[in-house]
Amino acid sequence: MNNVGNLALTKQRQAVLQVIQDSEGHLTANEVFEHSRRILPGISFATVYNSLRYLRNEGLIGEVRFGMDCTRYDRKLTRHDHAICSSCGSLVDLDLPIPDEFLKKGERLSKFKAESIEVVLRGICPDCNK
Amino acid sequence: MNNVGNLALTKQRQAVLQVIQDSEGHLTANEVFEHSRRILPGISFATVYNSLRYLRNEGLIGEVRFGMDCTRYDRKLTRHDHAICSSCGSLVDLDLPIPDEFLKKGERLSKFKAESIEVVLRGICPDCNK
DNA sequence: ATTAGAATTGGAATTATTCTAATCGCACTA
DNA sequence: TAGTGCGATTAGAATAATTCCAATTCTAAT
Repeated sequence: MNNVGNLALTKQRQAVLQVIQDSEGHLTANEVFEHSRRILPGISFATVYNSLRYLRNEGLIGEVRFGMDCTRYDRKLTRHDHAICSSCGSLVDLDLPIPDEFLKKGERLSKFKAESIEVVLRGICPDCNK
Repeated sequence: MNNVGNLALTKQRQAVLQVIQDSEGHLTANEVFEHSRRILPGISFATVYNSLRYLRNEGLIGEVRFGMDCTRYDRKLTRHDHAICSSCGSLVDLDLPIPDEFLKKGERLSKFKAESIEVVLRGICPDCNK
């Protein structure tokens, strides 16, 4: 094992970290697995997931996930935003008026033709906050 | 079958729609399945998924999903936003400066203690847009 | 060196979602 | 109105994404 600071960087975790740091863009867990195998052929999928969670918790890599583990369905049809509790996972609606220039700015910076824009606030819900 | 307008509302789809419309909040597919079974005991999980997709495409129900089918990992650690292409699913970074009052407003409306805030722009990416 | 306890690994299991062969039901014909 | 062709719909089976947990490995104290 290779301790840097107080970090437990096993060779599996080093391999996964190297894959992320050498990558451009946004790899899926599957892609990380495929690349990690080239560095460490025996590594398992589960270890890649364990390592990704560890590295994310240590703040060494970023994750795009929005805190949800599955799709949710809703009778509400109008555009609205959401707040997700990092502690209990609850998802609540939030109506933030989006200034039109905000959407315009997003279009300009991304070069996308925008269909919709949504804000996700992550934090601690009133229940979990005592 | 029961056609309303040009909608093919089979009894399965009617059951799923009724479940969503009678619900408060944000049901998972699994919860929709459990509730639908009370109305139509023989309905299968796959049919619930098919119906949810149909009803979403027809604009009869809302979906919270952010267009991603799995978690993605990233070397970038600083706060940033994302644009997701509705056509090809590509995910690109977007740096929108979030005014501090925007976060404050989110906190006030949701009653959450905010940890972070992220904007998701959904639209058509330059490649898919010819 | 030995061992107890903690941390890590990875095969197996679980959960979420999609695929597709079989079935259903409407429109048309005789 | 009975038969038939065909697109739409259903749902069992398969796949994909993620987590669980028993076995193993590592660390530190003796």
